[in-house]
Amino acid sequence: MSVHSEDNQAFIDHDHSHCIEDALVAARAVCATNGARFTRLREQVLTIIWASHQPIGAYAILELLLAANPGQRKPAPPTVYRALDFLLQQGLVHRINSLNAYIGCTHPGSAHHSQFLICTECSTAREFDAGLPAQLVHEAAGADFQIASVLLEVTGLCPQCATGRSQHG
Amino acid sequence: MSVHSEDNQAFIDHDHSHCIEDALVAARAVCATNGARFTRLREQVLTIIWASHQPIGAYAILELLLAANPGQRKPAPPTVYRALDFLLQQGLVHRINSLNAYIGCTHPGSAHHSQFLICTECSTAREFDAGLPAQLVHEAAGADFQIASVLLEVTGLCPQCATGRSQHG
DNA sequence: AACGTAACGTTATAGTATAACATTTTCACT
DNA sequence: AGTGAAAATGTTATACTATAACGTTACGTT
Repeated sequence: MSVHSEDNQAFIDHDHSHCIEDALVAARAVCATNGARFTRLREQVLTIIWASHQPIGAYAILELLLAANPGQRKPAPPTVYRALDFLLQQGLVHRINSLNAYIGCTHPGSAHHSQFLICTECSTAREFDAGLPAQLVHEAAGADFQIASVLLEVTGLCPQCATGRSQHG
Repeated sequence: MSVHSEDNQAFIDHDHSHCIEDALVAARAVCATNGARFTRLREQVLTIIWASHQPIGAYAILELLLAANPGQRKPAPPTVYRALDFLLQQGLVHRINSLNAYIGCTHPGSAHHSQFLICTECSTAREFDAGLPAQLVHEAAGADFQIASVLLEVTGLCPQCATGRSQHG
């Protein structure tokens, strides 16, 4: 498995190396603000996640981590999950529940909920921030429900895959 | 583990046996309409799900299924998952991704998306139907994204658990 | 009854996540 | 620099969730 899937549309329309760098800069800032330690391992995991630029599973992260650290320490699943827990807590990554996978947050630092458009064809996940649906707030209020977090996962076809599909018939 | 958790708030404010019966009646109607076979196994699984009246895991369903069929056939995980897949396809149950659990749909037959208020304290999941958030539709349209399904899982505190918590300090 | 298909049983295994404990690293304080 | 407490990571084992693959049974049609 490769970190880079150059056939993925996400890579076509931007300079991807910037994403990783920007994410690391933002992560250092967030952790500094929160008094949290952005260790080498956590940085490695976040880098792997951003390099993938797609939802990536914990075990895939583990493989890449092992490949990146030949001969040295041998991380096992708990190591990865602990790093992921940390990154989730700091708001640096999101978990895509529909895919059992993780993806870098596009605007860390600002409190927001997890909202994604997920392509069933190419598995690209595009984060968006639409605020809390008014109707949802209304429902919750009517039910006396205290909202702690919101997860909105929309699956369907991204423009590229929709186009490809209609071309092929 | 018991099918009935009488301490669960969901049981307090209604006659629960009606839920199961109503769900079975609705399920038969839906399957008849769709030309699908509502077999004994599928009925048993749906009954177990409704009897739980909470999100329930596949393996918990399996245990209850084994308990209900002493000595006869011995369902294994695939049997349960196949029944669940069927019920999901017919729109008779929903999967709560946040919990890896399944729950009966409160208004089967009418096309709708999966939207739940999930209590982190008592795991009760309350389905609601708020329609598609206008902002989401707008975002999807702007991104040329073709929506296939929407999953909205809101976690927080239900009224009962919020009350209990504030009473205890 | 014979056939084809759908449903279910059965065995094995893949994939995701965490418990529990040992070791190392880090940081504050001397 | 040395020390001790706490945090982070390493390590082993295992729990939990889900599916692949194949055999058998049940069902409806002819």
